[in-house]
Amino acid sequence: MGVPKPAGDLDPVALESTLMETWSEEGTFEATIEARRNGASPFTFLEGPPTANGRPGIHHVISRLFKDMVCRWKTMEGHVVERKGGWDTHGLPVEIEVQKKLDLMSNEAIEEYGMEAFNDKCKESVWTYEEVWREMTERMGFWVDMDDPYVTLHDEYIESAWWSLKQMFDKGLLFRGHKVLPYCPQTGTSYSTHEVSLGYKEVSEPAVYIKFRLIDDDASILAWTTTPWTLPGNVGLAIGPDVTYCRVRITELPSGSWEGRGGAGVGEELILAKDLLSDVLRHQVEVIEEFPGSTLIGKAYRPLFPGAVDRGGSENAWTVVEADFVTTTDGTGVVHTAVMYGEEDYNLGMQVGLPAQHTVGIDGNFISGTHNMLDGRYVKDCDSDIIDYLSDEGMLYREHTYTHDYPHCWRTDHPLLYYAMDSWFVRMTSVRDEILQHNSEVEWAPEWTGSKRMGEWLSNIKDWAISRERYWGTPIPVWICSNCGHEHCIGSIEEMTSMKTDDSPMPPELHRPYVDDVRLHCPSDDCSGEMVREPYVMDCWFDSGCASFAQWHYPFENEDKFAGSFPVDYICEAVDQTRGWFYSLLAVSTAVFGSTCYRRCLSLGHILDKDGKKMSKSKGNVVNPWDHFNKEGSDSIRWYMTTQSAPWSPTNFDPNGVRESYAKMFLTLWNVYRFHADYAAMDGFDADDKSGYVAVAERSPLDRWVLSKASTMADTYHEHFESWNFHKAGRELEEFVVNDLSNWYVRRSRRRLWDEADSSDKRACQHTLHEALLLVCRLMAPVSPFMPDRIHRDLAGSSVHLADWPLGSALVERSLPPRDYELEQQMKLVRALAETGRRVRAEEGRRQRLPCRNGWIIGGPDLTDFHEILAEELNVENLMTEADLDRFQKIVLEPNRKALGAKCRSDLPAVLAKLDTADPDSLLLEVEAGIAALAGYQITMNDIEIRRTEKEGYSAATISDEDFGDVSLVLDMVIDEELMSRGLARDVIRRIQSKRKELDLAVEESISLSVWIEGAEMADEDWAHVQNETRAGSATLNEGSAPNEADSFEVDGIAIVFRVDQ
RNA sequence: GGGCGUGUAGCUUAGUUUGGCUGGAGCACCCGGCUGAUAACCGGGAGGUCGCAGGUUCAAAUCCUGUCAUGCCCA
Repeated sequence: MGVPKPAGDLDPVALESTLMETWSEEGTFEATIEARRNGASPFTFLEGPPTANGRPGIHHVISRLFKDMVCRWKTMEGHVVERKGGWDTHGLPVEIEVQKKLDLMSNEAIEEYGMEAFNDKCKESVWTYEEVWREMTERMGFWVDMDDPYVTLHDEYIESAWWSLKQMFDKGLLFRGHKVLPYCPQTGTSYSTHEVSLGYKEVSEPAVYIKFRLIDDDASILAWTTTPWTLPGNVGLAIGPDVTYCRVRITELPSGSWEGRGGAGVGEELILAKDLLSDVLRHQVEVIEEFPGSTLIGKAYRPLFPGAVDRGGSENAWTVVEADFVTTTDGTGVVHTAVMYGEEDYNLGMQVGLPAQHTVGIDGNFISGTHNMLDGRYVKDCDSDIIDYLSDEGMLYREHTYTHDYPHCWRTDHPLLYYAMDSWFVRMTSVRDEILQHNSEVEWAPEWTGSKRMGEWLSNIKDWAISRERYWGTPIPVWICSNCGHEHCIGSIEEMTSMKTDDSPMPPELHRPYVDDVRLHCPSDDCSGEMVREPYVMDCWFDSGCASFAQWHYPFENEDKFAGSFPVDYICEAVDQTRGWFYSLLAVSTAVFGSTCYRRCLSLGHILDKDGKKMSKSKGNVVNPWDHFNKEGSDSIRWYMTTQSAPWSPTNFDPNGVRESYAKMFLTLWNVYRFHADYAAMDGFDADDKSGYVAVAERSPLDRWVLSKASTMADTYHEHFESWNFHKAGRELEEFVVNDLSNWYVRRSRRRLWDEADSSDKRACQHTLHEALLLVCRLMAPVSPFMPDRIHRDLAGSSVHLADWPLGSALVERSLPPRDYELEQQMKLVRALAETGRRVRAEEGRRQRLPCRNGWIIGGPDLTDFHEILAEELNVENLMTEADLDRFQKIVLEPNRKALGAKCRSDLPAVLAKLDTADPDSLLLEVEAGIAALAGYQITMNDIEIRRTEKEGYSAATISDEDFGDVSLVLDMVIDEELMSRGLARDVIRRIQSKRKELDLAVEESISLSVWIEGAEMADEDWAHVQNETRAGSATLNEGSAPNEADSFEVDGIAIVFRVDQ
């Protein structure tokens, strides 16, 4: 590489856009992959596919950042890291968007519009923001192959998904059942929890206490419900086996007025939970009996609506059964159970064998045969009639109005019905132990996401309902024979084609409605029936759960690619994916391959807004990443996100934080680079020029220090990367760049480069800067890929992303400068002393520019190497080491007023006066000898306090450090004319330099200077120094009278006037 | 309602695993210094109910219990 070019001002946006062009022109991303081919050690990554039907916000940047960071890092470690992009394109959210746009508010409306046209719109909608996503991805510097992504709507992807479902089918893991879902009969749609949460409303509805009459017993069991329309479907009563129940007898009618319908007569017996007696009953009663719920189990009662549900083979229908979910927080402690209209009801029904029959049709109306008063009517219209009926039949105890939040359809505003829908399930419960085992083998970051969040979920795993009664999605490849009921699962396009009936059309793509038209020949022996596809699509989580193999269209092609990347080494998404993609991947691969499909998983915290609220379109608090791309740039955003908090902690996004990252980290780094590049350009410095090389051992202690420090930092940085603590790594590096490299090394080295003549010291400094900058760039590159690349290219002639990780790996060499612990310790002390000096001066009111004649360091390690630096930092003319602190200190004896006051009473002032004038040293000797007396009073150690203080003319401070103990710095505070003159010269220089800068003069340009000083003399050599430092070609001092239009200032009562002319 | 996180100065946060110095930084603010050094740098200052309430302990930001707020997931 040749001589660097001058760096110029930093324009982060221009820097990054130019570099993006370079990357695209030279194919840097591909080159970083190809360059590692011969290492033959892949590190595999799987992209969690985003949905491109929404605009990306700043909160989408973070997961793409951590994906990119790890991939770039592993590339630098020598691995081949291919990154295939992906798009998630199916699912309800897509349909909802389209439905909104086309105003299709029900399934009926969609079918009227035409399923084919509707799905075309969905397919189109999926790509609405693809361009924006691609631009964001590219702009933020996420290297991923988006030209050849996997797409869940492609036939190849669907075919792989079909294949995997068939594996499950063949293993007997697929079965048909019911799932209770919030359902809107008006739109014919069941809702996800997400949609349900859109429509909660507070409503007041009738709630009823029902008397269930026991058979073989005169008593009735009381149960409570807020949904009278479910009562015809009642087939059981659930009680808590450990709850205490009472049998009560009504002794008196209620004294007050009775609200609403229902009632009970004197002598009637009721059973309900003891805790709820007073809440429920309005009559005077006597408690006849108390017993645990377990004694009720198995008792039979009379159905409320005889004939509404057919008993079938159920033995437990219309009996009391036990359930663990029964509480006594509300109701009667007895839960009315209608199997098809509540999830708990359904699960209980399946468990104890209650008949699973609908009394309500898919249209929301009662099924014919339920009751002649109800048949064919919309259930919510029947509440009052049902209550009337129960009241007339004497089965209603009482009714009341109940106010609660109930989910409503966000489109039609109708109340949703919890309704058991036909559904296909994957029997995850049967692979529970296996999936738990696979989960425990994954390296989770943070650990608790795997062990707790995911582990907890998996140990309560439920069967996975994978079918949806929707239109836009991967069609379920299950066909059922309309003749014999045989079920067949199709695992490939070829299989479908071979079984297809001749008159079914070949579907142009694997979507509805085309595949719905495909009929298959029934493969059962002796059956010539036609098979019809189950009209469902798959849960889109199943789609993305197939990504590990479906991205390669495995097993139909790319067997090698699949084999080389299964399980993948790394995935990364936000924490909400725990039960989403993290689970679906694990579920599918466990069921299909009996294996996990990822080895490491980084689960990220969310980006919230400034106030810790989540970002959402409706709140209007979504931050547009371009606001910052176009201002501070991607590097700053990425650095901010990385260093702000642990990857898994939620982060409140603070735009000011991005600015801070820019101002601190990137501006500082740029200026260090600029300082180096500008001088290197001026001097024609070429790092590769062997003749000018200075070995590290030959360089100054300052050089060796900064390199050692860089090395130490790099090791820590890497350790933090390894343990996923990227935030700690970044902070460590930032501390080095800002504090060590810029604020100390560069500041202390500035003068070394000012000298125009070539010298080995100057070259040593330039090599040191060159090496330190390259190291910093290589470490930073995975986090913020732009500026480090720009600097690396300028200094080394190649992209930083092709460079090796400086820490080395199994594949690349370690290349760090030598470490010198002792040197680091010494410099730590030097810097502490420099700071101490400034503090001492501040306390004494002695300005920094006024030099001190002498300074002494007492204690600590030998700092001879750094005396020059320290003398300059402290502005001390002679810096010496001294063994004896006593030389600068004296003792002062302070009175203990409490003790002396008690002893001397009214003579105290006299004693104090004597103490004040006494010589402390001799008095102390007398006190120690027990012979001290002042004004006639004996003085003991108890009467005085010994304090040490600096002698006249000295100021000092002591610093303590566990590495080098106590070290003191003493400054000579004497002022004389010579020092005044030097200090004055410095003040004058400073003002003139500032003026030069103000006039925008080039550094090497000379000036003509006139200075007038009143109230002090400036020594000739100091005046010469002023002229030299300010590059004054011609200069006058105190010649003539000062002009009015000149600059002036005052210091220590001395008035100075000066003129600078070009 | 349940599970898992988070809560420390006006803002962003370290420290919590394993209890122990006066709870440490950065931004912003105030005072001073320094600068051919940048949106900088250095010294000092002000700013803290460590969400709240109990408990354990010689000692609690840290451990335990409860509670509030907030986020994710489930119901």
